Amino acid sequence: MHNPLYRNVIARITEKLESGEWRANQVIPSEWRLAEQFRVSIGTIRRAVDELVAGRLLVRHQGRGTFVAAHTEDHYRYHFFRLVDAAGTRLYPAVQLQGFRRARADAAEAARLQLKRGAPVVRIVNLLRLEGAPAVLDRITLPAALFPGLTRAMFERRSGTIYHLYQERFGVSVIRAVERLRATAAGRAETRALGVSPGSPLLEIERLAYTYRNRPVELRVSRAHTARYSYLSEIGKSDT
Amino acid sequence: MHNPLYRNVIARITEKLESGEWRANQVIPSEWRLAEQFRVSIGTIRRAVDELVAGRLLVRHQGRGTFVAAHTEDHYRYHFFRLVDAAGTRLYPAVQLQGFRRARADAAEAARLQLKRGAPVVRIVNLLRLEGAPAVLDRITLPAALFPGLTRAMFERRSGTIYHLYQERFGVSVIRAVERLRATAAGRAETRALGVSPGSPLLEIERLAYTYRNRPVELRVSRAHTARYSYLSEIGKSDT
DNA sequence: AAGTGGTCTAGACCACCAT
DNA sequence: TGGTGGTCTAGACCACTTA
Repeated sequence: MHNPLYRNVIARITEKLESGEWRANQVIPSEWRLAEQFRVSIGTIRRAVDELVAGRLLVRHQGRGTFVAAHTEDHYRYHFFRLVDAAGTRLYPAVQLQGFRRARADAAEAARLQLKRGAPVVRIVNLLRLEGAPAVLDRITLPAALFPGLTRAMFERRSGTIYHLYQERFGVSVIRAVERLRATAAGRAETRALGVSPGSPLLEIERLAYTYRNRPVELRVSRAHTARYSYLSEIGKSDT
Repeated sequence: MHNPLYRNVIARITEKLESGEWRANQVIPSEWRLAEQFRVSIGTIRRAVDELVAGRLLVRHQGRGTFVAAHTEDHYRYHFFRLVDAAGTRLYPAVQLQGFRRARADAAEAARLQLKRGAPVVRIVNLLRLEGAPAVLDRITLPAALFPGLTRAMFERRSGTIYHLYQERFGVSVIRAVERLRATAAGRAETRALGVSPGSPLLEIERLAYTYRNRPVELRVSRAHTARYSYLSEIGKSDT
């Protein structure tokens, strides 16, 4: 009723993205064509696309067209990784697979991933190096249903980010994440993997990553050694 | 040269905010009047105001007008405080002043606040309670030049947030902040103030708060006990 | 040169708020 | 009832890319 037209357009475009009719890195129809197709004015199309661009679902390139955002793009690489060095420059980690197991969701995983307890999941452990040195230990839990045929080799022979892998091989586009941070003490696993002394303080980052329609697709608990690096959080800027 | 008109409008509106010609909580002229005054179309005014609203400098109220954002507003209370409980609900702290001293900027303070080393500053220590229990120890450094006549009593008899105090008494509007998070071990001060055992892990949040034109106005180092609370960070959402 | 997104305008109508 | 912001339209012109 009081739904503005541009919301409707946003919903219809989102459907095309979700269904895979428009795929990552592809051009979508020009604004002129969209206006014709959706029977609205170009201004309304622009309003809708503006919001989708702000939400990082689409990317505009003047003179070329509007594209479906992909995890191959540079700005996306750093979008979900927030550790910086003392000077504040963003870093990107080298990932090393340490564990890959199929299991059944425990209570915490089930609650966060909106699964039934005991639902099949995949648990992955990654060691992240920054500037060569071990810095972060990641424990990832994925709903197996969303990643059929996922194998250890896919992680080992991966090129690009992990989210790029999700997108390319399984059509799962991570578009949003919520992270909760707290301080913890290093346990046995972290002591060994990160080379820190037992009980030394680590930054714990619990991330829930979402795809379209607020569907959770990944739970990730990272423990980071923050002697030389810190987690950057900006408040009140439109974006990066 | 290639500067779009609406950028110009943004700059001119920002000047009015910065100079104090338009004050917090006041209505600004209607879009119609602004268009007339700035000699541009209403569409261009809307484009400019859209961005300023997105950046939280202005607030629109349909039927009433457009207002200068103030730290009295509810959404602003939580904008700069990101600790949540286990259920994810945002909390607001009770602040208790523990220290107030005038001093000279050390090297780190000077660098971050863009002051000369030895410039006069005010150092404030606050204890923050969440749900009655001590949870965070804040160490704040302010450039004395920006806060003339600041007294201990102003902090003690404060109503509203600290940023509201800056805005009301000194015309300093905090509009943006950059935070760096790491894990540290509790020192003597934290052990006493927060009631934790020495060496236990704490979340350290180093915040630099900015006003217009990217001028830093506050350095704050918080140490938080995150057994029951965590720091919430959202990636890829327009805003709260 | 043709096609795309980016800016700017002018005007109509609606929803909401104060009075 | 009059004024405000919110939505939608139609069209002009500019800037950039590709061929």
